[in-house]
Amino acid sequence: MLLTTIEDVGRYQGQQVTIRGWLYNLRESGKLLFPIFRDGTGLIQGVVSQKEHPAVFETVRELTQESSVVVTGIVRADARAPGGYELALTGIEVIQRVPENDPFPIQRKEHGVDFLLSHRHLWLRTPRQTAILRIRAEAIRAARNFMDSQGYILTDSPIFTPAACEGTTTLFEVDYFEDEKAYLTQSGQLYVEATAAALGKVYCFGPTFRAEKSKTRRHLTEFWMLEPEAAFARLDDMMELGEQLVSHIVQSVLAHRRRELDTLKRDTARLEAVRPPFPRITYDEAIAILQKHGNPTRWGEDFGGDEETILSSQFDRPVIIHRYPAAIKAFYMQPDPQRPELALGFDMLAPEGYGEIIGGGERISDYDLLLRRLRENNLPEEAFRWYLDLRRYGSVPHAGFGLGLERTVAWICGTEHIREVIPFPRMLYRIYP
RNA sequence: UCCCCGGUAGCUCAAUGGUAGAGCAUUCGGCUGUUAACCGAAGGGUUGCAGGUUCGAGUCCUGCCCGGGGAGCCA
Repeated sequence: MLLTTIEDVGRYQGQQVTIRGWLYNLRESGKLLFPIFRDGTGLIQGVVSQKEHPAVFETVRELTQESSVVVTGIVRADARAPGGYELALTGIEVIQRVPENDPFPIQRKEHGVDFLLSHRHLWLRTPRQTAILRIRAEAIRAARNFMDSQGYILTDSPIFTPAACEGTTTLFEVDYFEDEKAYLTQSGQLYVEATAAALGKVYCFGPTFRAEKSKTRRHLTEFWMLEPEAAFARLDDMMELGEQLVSHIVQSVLAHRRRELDTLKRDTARLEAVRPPFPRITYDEAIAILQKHGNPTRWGEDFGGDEETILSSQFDRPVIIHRYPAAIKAFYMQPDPQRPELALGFDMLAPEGYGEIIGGGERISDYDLLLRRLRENNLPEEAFRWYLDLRRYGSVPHAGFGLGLERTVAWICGTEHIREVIPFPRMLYRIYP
């Protein structure tokens, strides 16, 4: 018995192989059956005639969608078969047959969003979803490979934290630690600032949580973020690292997940263009572009979805916007020495309306200034004592950023909604399954 | 939290205030190259919930529940 997978079946033309998987579809034409099997690596059409294999024919005829099976057959190339190869069945073992009075809920047709999300555990089996998950995995692999290759050390940040990283957003409170409130982290950044002072160049990559009442196709309550941080790095260093990282992720997906992008019908020409350097504009220039397009945003205001769409549509690759007004950025942002009303921070906007995929910049390294900012933002000093310590013992200029994984993958995949690019999305009003 | 949209068969959707339907799925029958196969037949309904208007409500009104999109906020 030659056990193989569907993606490797082309190596075994003319040979008898065994494949383990599930029935994806069954078509019938008189005394011929055309079952399509899937095994996670792809789809393959089987064929069996009643005349040649009556017992196999009867078993296959009774099969229901998503029944689990072990099938054996002869591999042969056939242009009429989807995928180019066909399996002439010689044997079949049914592991579990889905009962016909309780059929697999996901049909090969359009479904509504609510239904699909309620059946996410089964929806994941469909070709579009498996393609997305493969691209997500490739994006993660590429991102970690790139960071490792640049000398960054993985130092993951804690999930439970004693205080807000940025103070403003709503946090999930955890009632467990005695005498002290705890929260689920909304960013690992503060902790990589500590490990950067230990190791030089570091990054963390893990889930983050935002208890915002955000109901849009760009938001999840639980999402993954990759956050590099480097001692002695400045704003320019991080803008360059960000564009190299994003380019590397996109080019790796193009190189290794072409088939999956085809499944998604993604226009890959838009992705081919994603190579350094990315356009860089200042906040001042962004305001000028917006005003030229009749947008009413005034200097000092932050950008919303409309503004991001106008700005990103000016370019064929992600655009970096830097030096925002300090007043609309986080408390820890280093002021621009040339113009102290500006912060040395940047955002990267994905093309095609997918929004902000990176936010970052230089951190305040001066103890007194940081303490003043903490107080101005009414943040609990006690919880930030360790963070202030980083400015008492060998403080250095340092910078970093956070890359939102799901927004990045949603953009690469061209999905309508971010919820499709994480196996089990957590959103406002949705925790099941 | 606010604004907009929606909820009818397992799924996707129709139905001028007047007998609740279709396609898909399921079951049965037909077809030796099917491509979301096709052809024929059958079963399948507390129209989200509670009130109200009316001779009569899926349809109109009020409240509630659930979901979607967006704003704010953010990656």
